[in-house]
Amino acid sequence: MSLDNSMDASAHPLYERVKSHILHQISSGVWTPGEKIPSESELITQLNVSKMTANRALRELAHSGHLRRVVGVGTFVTEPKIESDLLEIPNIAEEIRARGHVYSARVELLAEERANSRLAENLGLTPGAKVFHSIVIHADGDIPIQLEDRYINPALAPNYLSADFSQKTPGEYLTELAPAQEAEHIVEALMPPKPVAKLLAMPEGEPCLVVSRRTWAKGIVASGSRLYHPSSKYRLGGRFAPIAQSSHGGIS
Amino acid sequence: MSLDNSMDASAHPLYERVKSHILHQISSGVWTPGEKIPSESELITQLNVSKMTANRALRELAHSGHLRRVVGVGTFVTEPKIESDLLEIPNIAEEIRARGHVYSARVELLAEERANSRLAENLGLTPGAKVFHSIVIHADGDIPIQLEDRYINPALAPNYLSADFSQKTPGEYLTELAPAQEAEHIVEALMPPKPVAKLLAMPEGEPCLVVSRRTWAKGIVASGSRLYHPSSKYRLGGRFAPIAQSSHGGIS
DNA sequence: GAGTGGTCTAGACCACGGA
DNA sequence: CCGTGGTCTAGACCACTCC
Repeated sequence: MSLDNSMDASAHPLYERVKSHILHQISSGVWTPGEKIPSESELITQLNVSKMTANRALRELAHSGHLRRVVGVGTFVTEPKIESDLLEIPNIAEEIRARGHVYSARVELLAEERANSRLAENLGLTPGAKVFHSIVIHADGDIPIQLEDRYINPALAPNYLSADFSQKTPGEYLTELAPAQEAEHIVEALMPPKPVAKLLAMPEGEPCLVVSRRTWAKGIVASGSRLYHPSSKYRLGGRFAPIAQSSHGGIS
Repeated sequence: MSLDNSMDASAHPLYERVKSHILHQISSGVWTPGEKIPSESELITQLNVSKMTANRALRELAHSGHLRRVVGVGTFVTEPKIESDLLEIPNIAEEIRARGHVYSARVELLAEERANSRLAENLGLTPGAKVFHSIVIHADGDIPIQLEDRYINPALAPNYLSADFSQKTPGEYLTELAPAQEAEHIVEALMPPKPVAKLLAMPEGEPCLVVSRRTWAKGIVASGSRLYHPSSKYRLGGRFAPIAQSSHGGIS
């Protein structure tokens, strides 16, 4: 066997092609979660690479959470977990597709409204000002993962109401219009309001992980949204290095 | 020059000792942010290691954000970032005191235990290995804000059991022992187990915001902890600039 | 003991950037 | 041109697990 060089040939480093090969075997279902994959020495002969190259590919995939390695035993495909990176602004559609699952969206609401005083304050508008309001259910196959309740500043997305959110998420739509300069996140655990629980098909008594977010573009508030996730189906995660000399950033 | 083997000698891999050496040069101010550090070849002769070993140490420090490498130019110490606000889970004691309230702690448990298989996997130990276990309730006055359920790798904090956690938190204690190189956070919403709810004086049916954290020092897992917060009394928040070069990171 | 991952070396070639 | 980082190899030794 040899690695797919396609046409671009060795544009990518060899260890990256090894990683791609392994990820492809996983996403195409050849190697399933929990299963033991070929050992280093097997990959070395199968792919005709050196031990250091194979090892680097496997090590990096283990670090990124795709594989799990156990000395003296073998290398295994990790059980998939829906988990996003706290460092990045999460894109729920990408996350689901990255798991090799089918992303689907259902638009529950897409309308123009008038801002009440509380909303106006959040978005930096005056009470009674025109705002766009969307509610979209993001699902992994048939399983709802996120209810996105979003208000938009019309100044930054005048044609928002005529967008098609069945394939492109509101976040992706806005990303193309204006890159965000800044974002604010608040994360909390809440019992969902009844209508939210119903739309997310949640059993009685299950809490939600709620991310409230505001983004700024061109110096003004572009969008304020509230993302409800069933606690059993979603969690936030991040891995990062502490700041070097900071008074924080110890083991803590 | 040679690397600090201290007493534990080559218990740690060589590339980890190279990393520690570099981090120490930075934290002690020998190499300052923005400054160019010795090149690979210089480090190779100075520390008497092979190119691959030096390269791995430098590559991993670049990946973790401590260094920045530019081909044909050199390797530089990174300027401290501001964007990690959300990512530093705040020190609960500092946070309470910053509000002008009275911080208090109650140690519920401080003991040596044997790791079961799940815990051993999380900490990178073998099942049955010795671990330290602490449970501390952090309170704002009389109001419990956080239950900290923490397991420690004894290799990195041999005297953990004789520490006094009534004034100094376990996190602060560990921070002084060994600087963490990396941390992982997972945030989720959970209904608290009965004993946790009781210790936090939570009413029936209130969810918890749960932060699970692992930290790495010297290349091994230093500590794994689970922080339970009553949803009505705590939430995570932060404001930051999206990551520049990421393919993600828009308004979203 | 055989197989596994984990590390390490000595040397090699390459693409790039600056003088 | 030379120094930089980036990759790659062939082979080596080790600690570990499972039989």
